[in-house]
Amino acid sequence: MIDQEHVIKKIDSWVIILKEHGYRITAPRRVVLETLASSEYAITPIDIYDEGRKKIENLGLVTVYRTLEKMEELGLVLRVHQAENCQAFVAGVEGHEHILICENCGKVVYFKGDEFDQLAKRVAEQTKFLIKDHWLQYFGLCEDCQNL
Amino acid sequence: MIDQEHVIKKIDSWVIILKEHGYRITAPRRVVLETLASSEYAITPIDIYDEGRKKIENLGLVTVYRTLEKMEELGLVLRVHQAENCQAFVAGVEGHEHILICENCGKVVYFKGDEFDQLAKRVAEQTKFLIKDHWLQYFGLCEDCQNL
DNA sequence: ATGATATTGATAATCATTTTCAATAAGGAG
DNA sequence: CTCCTTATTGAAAATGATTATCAATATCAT
Repeated sequence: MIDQEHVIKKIDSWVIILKEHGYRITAPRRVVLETLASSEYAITPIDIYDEGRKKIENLGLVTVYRTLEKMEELGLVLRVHQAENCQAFVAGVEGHEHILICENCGKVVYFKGDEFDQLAKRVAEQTKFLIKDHWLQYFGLCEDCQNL
Repeated sequence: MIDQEHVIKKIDSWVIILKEHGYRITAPRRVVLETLASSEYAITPIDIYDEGRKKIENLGLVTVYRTLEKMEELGLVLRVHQAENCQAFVAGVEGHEHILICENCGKVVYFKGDEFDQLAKRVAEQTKFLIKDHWLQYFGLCEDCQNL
């Protein structure tokens, strides 16, 4: 679990951004935010739904999807791509960072990798592409999962 | 379209590898190989199915999935991940692990990026993860799609 | 040519995601 | 605080992609 103060701060910042974009803050929506903010693992819509139902028993899965959709649009969450599973999300981190994900437990860690600009430049020159975005993900085993 | 000789070479090499692993080369399977080998764009199972039906009218979609599954397993095709779509495939290229994809037309180009080893090392040290794999994709517009 | 068996495609089942829609609730205006 | 517009909700149904089942067929080693 992540430290409580950090979670609250993250939720508050999300609420502000959502309101700024004209979205209303409802109880179900808040539950989705809470679930996402307090997980350091990549979680799927169903995970959020199951977790959220502990707080709001008739929470709709549709609401989870809709909230995720808006959050992704605003860059508040990041979609995590894995070989078999591309519908898991983690809370986004400010600035464009890259992620490292544990293949076993799904734990996600962020890191910076500024040395990409020069690579992008080289690739753009060679291919004549206009490069607009990039994704970098490392896969491995976190400290805990190495010792199983 | 890719030059014909190259396509044939690619198919032949795939056939050899599939046979080496005990898989039989059937007409439907060959159609899947042909479709994949002659596309320089990332294509989905349905794309392959539609294209393949021009050659074998009762080709089953299931066969496409099963063939792709085996090919992915053997590293002959690469799954291309995009924001909305993670089920497109391209023919894999030996040694070139990174791809650049056109957001507009889906054209895929490969490139090398050996400078990753040192980054991986640094990230592994900082996070205590055992890094097993990495995945890098650039997104942009290919030369043709820039001029539309 | 033969036979063991991998592969096939039609069909049905499953699973994730999206749409529809009437009921509800958020939050700005007064 | 109350009202009212309108975004949001959840149930249910629709859709779309992927997987499982199974009898018929085709591959390829012998």
